[in-house]
Amino acid sequence: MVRCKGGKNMNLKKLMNDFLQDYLNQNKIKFSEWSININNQVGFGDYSSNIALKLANVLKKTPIEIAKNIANHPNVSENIFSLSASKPGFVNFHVSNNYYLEILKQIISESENFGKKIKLNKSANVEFVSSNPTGPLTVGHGRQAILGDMVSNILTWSGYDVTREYYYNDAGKQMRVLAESCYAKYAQQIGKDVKMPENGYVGTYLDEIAEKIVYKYGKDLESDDPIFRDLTEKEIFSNIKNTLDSIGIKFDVFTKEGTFYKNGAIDNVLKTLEEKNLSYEKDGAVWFKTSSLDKGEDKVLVKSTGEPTYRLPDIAYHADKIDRGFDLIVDIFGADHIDTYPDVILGLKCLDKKTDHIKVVIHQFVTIKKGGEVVKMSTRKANFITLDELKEKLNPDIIRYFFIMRGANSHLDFDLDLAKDESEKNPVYYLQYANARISNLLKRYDLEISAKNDINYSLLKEKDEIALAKLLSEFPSKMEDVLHSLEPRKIATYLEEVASAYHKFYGNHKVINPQNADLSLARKKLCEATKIILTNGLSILGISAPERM
RNA sequence: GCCCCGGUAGCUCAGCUGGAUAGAGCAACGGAUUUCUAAUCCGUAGGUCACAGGUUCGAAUCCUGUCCGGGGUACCA
Repeated sequence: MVRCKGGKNMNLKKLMNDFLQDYLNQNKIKFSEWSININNQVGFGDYSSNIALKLANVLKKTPIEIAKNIANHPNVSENIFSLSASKPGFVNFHVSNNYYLEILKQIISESENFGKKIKLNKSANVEFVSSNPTGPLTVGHGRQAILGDMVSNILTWSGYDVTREYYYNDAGKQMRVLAESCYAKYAQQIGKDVKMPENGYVGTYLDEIAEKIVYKYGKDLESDDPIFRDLTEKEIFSNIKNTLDSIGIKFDVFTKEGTFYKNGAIDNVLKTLEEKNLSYEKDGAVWFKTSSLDKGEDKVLVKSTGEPTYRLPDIAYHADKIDRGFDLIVDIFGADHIDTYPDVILGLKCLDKKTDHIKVVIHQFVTIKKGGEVVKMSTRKANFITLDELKEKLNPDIIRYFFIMRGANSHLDFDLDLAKDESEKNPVYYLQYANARISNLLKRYDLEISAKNDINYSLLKEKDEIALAKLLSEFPSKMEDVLHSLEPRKIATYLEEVASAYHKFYGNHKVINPQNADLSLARKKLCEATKIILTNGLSILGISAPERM
């Protein structure tokens, strides 16, 4: 069982469930098909359950009749919530203000640990970006990088020991073409007429590398000199690392595809599949008998050229990750993997590997608009907008927020021309502003109020105050949801609600009032708790929480 | 061909493990500033939740079909 700091809020739901269960027990009813939902609209209590609506069929009574019965059932938690029934048959829970104010104390005492799970002794591996070093990172990779980083943060927050992993192909055809392209650029620079290879890389970043090679190694290199491959990979990879570093993303492990050729893992996969009669040769290629496993058409594992397709090394790589013993394996993939990752999972199953603990997060692509036109991005054709270019225009907080403003499953339209304009309307400022306001207020408070009283939380009874406290109390259960969905956007949405509730409270009520030091203190504590939640949430998103703006 | 995603206010999108009156930002209009930071707040206006069936006490949410838009994919990864 997971122990959770800030768990009182989860106890709230448990108490409500216990109450309903007690009603069922007392009336000797066996039933478990109910839910308890939070109410955002006012008028029907803080939470409500559909239990009476669901029971109507079973008990052959009207829902409202059952709901009224339940609401009149003896309530051992009456100091925490009271009950009512409403049409057509909801059971409503009205939580006492006191409960929320208790949570405020807890937030303040636990501070940066509020809502955080203590160490679980569980490990997770998050693989993301995994872009081959054939060119600079584009805004498309940016989405994946930010998403993966935030997912990692969410897991860390939830008690996992997280390994961030970058996997790349240093051995395949693309790298060979890249080296040939680099040689062609090199040759052109020293006046030789060498054609670009078919489907070669034409980006200007290669010109710079070729130039460097001329400068460092002279003009006499042959086309097959390993320097073209090695230096290109090294240069581009170091560029990639710098870019990631500049938006605050670091990896723990870099794994090269070549490893699995060298250590025989790929041969072993092929051997095992062959032994199990799950592969065969046709037209000079090796095929994976996916059709016999009821998964569509057979897929190629090794091309007739002798080179494996993406699937084969990826199966070997995932088998390796599984063997490393992680409790959770997360793959962040772009939409281009939608078709292929099921083959990889299937391959792993064929190797008798456990796969239940693999979670795949697929995100849709970023489409770029340049001069009003949608641009199809291709690294090879040098038709892209780099993450570095983006960074020149926008600060990292904005970039991070921009990429998670849409759910992973939605396409993200990116209009570079408008990026800066839009950034000024970016909600991230709204959150940061709330935090800066609080910071300033806390400073002022110490200057203007010197009285040292005991804190009397029960002075907080205004609607805006309770609404804010209630929202703050929901943070731990919100993080539970997020752990399940691995969708950072939900944190952002929650924080926007918190900021909004705070701005509203701030606008309607004066915190610092020397004439009423007791109330001032209670309100100050509410501000402190809000700041803690905002700071904690923003830290999971990797976004700064400036003290002043 | 096969697969994935989307269609909700003028625009950009939340809400989708079914719940009560569908929300927010931007844009528009009106108001609040000798301010604890106006990067804010309050108010007005704005809707056939693409369409049609189905499931049920109840559907934006689930199922089926259709239409429209975006994307992926075939021995590139």
